[in-house]
Amino acid sequence: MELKLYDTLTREKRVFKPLDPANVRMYVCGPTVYDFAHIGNARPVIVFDVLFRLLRHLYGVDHVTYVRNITDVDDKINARAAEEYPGLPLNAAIRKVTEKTDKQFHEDVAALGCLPPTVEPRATEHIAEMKTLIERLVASGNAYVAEDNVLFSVPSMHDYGRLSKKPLDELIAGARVEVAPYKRDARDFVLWKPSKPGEPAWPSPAGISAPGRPGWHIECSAMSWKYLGETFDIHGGGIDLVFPHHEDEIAQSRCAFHTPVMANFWMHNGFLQVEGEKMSKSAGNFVTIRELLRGWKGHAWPGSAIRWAMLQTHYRQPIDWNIEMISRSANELLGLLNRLRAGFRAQGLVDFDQLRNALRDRKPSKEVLSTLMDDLNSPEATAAVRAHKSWNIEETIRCAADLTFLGVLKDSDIRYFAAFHAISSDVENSDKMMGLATDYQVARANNDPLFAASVLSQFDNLGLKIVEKESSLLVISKKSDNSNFDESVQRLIEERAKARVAKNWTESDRIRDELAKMGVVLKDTKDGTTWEIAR
RNA sequence: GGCCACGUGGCGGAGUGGUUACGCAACGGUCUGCAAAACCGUGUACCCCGGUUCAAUUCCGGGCGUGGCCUCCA
Repeated sequence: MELKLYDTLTREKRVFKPLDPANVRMYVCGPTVYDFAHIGNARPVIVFDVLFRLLRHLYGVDHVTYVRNITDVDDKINARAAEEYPGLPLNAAIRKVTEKTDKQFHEDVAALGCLPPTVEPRATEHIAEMKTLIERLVASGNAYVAEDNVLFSVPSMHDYGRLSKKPLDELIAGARVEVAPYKRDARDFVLWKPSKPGEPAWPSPAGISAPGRPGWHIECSAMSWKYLGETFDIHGGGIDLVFPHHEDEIAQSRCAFHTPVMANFWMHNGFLQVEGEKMSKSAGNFVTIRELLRGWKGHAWPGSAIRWAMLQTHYRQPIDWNIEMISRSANELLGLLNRLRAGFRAQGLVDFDQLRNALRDRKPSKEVLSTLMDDLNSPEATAAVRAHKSWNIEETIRCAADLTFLGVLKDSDIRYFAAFHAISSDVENSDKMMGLATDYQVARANNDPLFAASVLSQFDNLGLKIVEKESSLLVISKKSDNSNFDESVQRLIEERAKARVAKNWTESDRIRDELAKMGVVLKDTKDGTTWEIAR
């Protein structure tokens, strides 16, 4: 079975052969850190995390290098820094903004089940490499200095435009860019530009005396070079980066190194819209990962459900993100997890650690693998996860192992996502309490201690507490209440059983309703009544 | 205007030149005092018009529609 990947450059699916199987190398354009990452940013992170996991499986964990950069020099960062920390010198303010945003980003994508890349280089720490590239390009005649800028000369590269399939001469026709007068050609792009007073600045290359800062595209050429070499295996990113960003990266790297290709495979994920429109703050449909994790449209959503939802669509297809998509996925995943738990329970495995041990070191099924080998066909992979003849223990473990391989199930999800929550009968306003309990459950599933703490303090203000019991049960009760929840549920069930024997249906239904208010759902089976917590 | 995607059942969404995707929802059945849960089952989908073919949702051409890029953008 061979891995096939679609290459944007050649517009075909090809068999993937790494340059060096002992070190498979992938570069993905990461975020610009000035604000919370949005759900569109999450897509490439998830898509290439799936690929990263697949490559690690195929070539070995220690034989894959995944580089995802962090852009920390940018006009938007500068603007945000000045706005948020007006009292600080700009550079200090910028550091505050980038550090904070960087941390948020890592928390968010961890909740989405993404592994950390091998290297996460920051642009500002690779200025030297950028300057080296710029010097080379100037020396080779592919770049020139004009009014303290260094510009890449697009006409100096005869096959510029191949990735985006843009004929060179048509590039100008549609251009709406205001052309700087010092450009030799309207298509030339900036490698280095002078810094304005107060902006981050470094000594300039190419004999320019004024301090300056790098253009956007040169970062990725420099950092991929440093960590992956002049030519590497896979370069990924969102489809909107094809032009001009990736086109310009190719131009820079190939001309600097005189290589025929920069990366052997160019992979691009499709665009994500929200409720049928391009996401933008002005359209009012802007949704951040953080919002989803802490409360979007009235619910906090588990990161695993967000990931599961994304995997339903092939990475090259567009996604229209909306409430149905996420709620449907959360619902299905909850069902799957409940079945997993039931499957384990049927084997007498009720404890979380037992469950985790059963999953440890399990390989993904070959059905799931083979779907992913076909250009990451994750929708087929999700179908393979669901395929089972029965929920026997073997199928159950396979399903859980596949979900784990896909990055959907984390330890915290297994422990909390399908956690049941229930409330003592003397707690009022049970609907609101159930909502809060769900928030707490999601906070724990997402490994979000801050959010969990904020929910706890809300309970505290209401004179309530939440008790985590074994077998994934969260019980809300009054702080003063020391009674045993399980016992009181059991007592009510027994009372109901008596009423049923007496065919007193009114009384038995009343008790059932009372339990329902507590979040307890009864299941009458041949072997007697069991109970579960309502979803 | 140029370049590029996409258009599948109620919804989401794979795939295929002739055979069940899958999930959610819905409906029917088994079970049940009634439910719930569980299990079993049901739906005769492929934008329009031509062409190629024994056969097209699947290939080709045209049309219509939606979206992306051409400007910072995942």
